[in-house]
Amino acid sequence: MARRSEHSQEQIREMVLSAAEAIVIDEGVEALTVRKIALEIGYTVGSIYMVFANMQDLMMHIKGRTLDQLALRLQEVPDALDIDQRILALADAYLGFAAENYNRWRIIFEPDLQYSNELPDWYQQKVELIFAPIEALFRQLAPESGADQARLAARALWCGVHGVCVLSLNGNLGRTGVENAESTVRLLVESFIRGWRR
Amino acid sequence: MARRSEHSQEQIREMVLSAAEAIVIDEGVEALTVRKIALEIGYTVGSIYMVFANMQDLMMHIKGRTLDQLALRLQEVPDALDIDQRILALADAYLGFAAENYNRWRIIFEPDLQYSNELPDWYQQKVELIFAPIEALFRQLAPESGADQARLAARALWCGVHGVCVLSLNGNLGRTGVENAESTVRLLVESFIRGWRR
DNA sequence: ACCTGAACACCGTTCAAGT
DNA sequence: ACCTGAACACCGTTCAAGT
Repeated sequence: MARRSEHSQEQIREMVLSAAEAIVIDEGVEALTVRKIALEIGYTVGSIYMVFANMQDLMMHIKGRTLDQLALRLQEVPDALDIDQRILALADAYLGFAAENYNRWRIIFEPDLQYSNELPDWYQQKVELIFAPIEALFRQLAPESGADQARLAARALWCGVHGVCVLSLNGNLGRTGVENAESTVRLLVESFIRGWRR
Repeated sequence: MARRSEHSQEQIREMVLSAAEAIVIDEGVEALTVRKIALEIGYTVGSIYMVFANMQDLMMHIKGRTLDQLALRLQEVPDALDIDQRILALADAYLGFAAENYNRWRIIFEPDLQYSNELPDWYQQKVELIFAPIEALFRQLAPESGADQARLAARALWCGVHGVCVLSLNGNLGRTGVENAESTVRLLVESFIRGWRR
């Protein structure tokens, strides 16, 4: 192979990352192997270890990109509605992203064996960005409750929405389909908000 | 090896299953291999394929057993309380089981590639048994709403509780710890019920 | 009929060797 | 310095051969 010096390390890193992403999207994590990535980008297996420490490290960066896209999607939710409707719209957007990007979305929540004790800082920050918009809305929803209560409520509801997505989409408790998931999300969000603000 | 005919097929099946279970509990699914099971029970790898079709099949039965134990745990929740309290107690029991049996609980919800289209009947039934008690309570909670509405509400809330468990326990969004998970579950359940019954 | 264990087609990771 | 590719220590699964 006469690939030597055709690309910078930075370029190779990007090639590896996007090739890996494509495989995950099309075939699922289970289909992702170093050898397949190497074949795809025209380098050999060894070269992948020049730009990523190992497969776990690579996975972490794939997840990071997915979080970025998810954050963007949540930011697209229009401003104009009242607060209740915005929370519901955010939940719908979350479900929509999960459904449309199922193969990359689901790996975000697989327990990470390598970094289980402490996730990298840059990754933690991306996670915060997902929770931020919903927390902000809860603060607006009941300013007199205080930021702590708002944070707790946002967290509880968002975990709940996530649960609906997981169980609706992975088909492990009898497949329900997305339409059904939407109405489940709606019921959870509306009831929770009504009950929370008393 | 002079193991020939020392055990019935049924016995070997049971030996494989419980050896596999022990490995999953102690070391996690990632550590489960045919070779390790074989070593543990004193047979060779080939013999595992006499009693299970493959690893996925074996996994399915490990999951089935976990669902059985979870169902038992939920049945232990005392009767005497009022309905709100019983729903909360069920949610707490669910969280408690998940926390105490994390390694076997988490694999229940991993997408199953082999059976993704249609889960085996015996497995579906076990899943129904998990949802049954909570649905029954929701029917009692608002008999005038009808069985469909109760089913939907039970499903929405239970998915939500599940979401709190997943995100609290797998540490993928900044580890929170179980005490915190308990108060999150409480907030979700109480707010939802209050909001649902108006 | 029951069970073995070598063989097959894979993995992720490393590192001496080539340019 | 960059990159190769063979080697290592693993996988799950199969199946001819032994008892």
